[in-house]
Amino acid sequence: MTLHSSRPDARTDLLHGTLDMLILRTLQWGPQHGYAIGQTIRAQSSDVLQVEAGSLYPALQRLAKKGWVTAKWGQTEANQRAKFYRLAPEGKKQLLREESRWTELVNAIGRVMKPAPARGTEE
Amino acid sequence: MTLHSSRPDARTDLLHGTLDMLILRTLQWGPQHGYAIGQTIRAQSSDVLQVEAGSLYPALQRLAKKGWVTAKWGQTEANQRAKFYRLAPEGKKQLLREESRWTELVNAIGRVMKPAPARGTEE
DNA sequence: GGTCATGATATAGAGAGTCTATAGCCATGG
DNA sequence: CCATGGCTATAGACTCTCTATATCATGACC
Repeated sequence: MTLHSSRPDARTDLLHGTLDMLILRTLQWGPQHGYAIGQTIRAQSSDVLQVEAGSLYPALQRLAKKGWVTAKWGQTEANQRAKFYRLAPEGKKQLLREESRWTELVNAIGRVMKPAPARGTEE
Repeated sequence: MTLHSSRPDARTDLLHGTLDMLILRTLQWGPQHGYAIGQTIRAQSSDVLQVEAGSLYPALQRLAKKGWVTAKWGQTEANQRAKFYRLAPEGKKQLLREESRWTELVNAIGRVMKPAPARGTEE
């Protein structure tokens, strides 16, 4: 997914695996079709996180294959066919796992990044 | 790198690119050889982050190739030869970029993960 | 009525970064 | 002298994302 930061040098392919967590979390709000999931993630992140279609759909199939979400064809409000995904019980558990893993990771990285250099601020 | 959490289901390959930032940050404390960098990251993260040798050395070569670190053979305290890495000026800039990118990312993900579900806490 | 933007899904192929596994060298201690 | 641990290195597999491309439907516009 793309990081749309202030500067345009934002490298792609930032996460690896975190997309799953984001999708699962988004589905916690209720069933949604793929395209809408991408929009939701983008909106919730204030346009910072933009999931490409080529990442999104494979990810959804991955999640379905693992039994974390279930899929069903339906109609959108605009009367177009779309595949609706629903968070499965197994997916709920997975989400909890990924959330704690993410927190743990952020904390660990924070510990490495944070400590003030011992010999002054420079170098 | 491996996340050594409480539970052992910790998936590998968690970051992708974040290792560079960690290495660069570690070198801010002063020049170190590869093996020691891995030890430092592990120690600073309270044993949570464990960088595998097969990730560490290719990463160091990558960073050297990009001019973010410079390498020089030397002797360890235990009198063994080792390659010492030093943070280059370009690497310092890169570190700043990666730090702000990381913060931005963590914040964006936080926004997606955080909001309380609108219709009750469940489902 | 045709065309175009947009919504919506999908796949192939490339690329990047990490992992596992393996290999080697050197130093020190038993 | 052999084992252990410090130290570096690479090949190959794997996973996830990306770019590019394709398809089909709907509604708007001319």
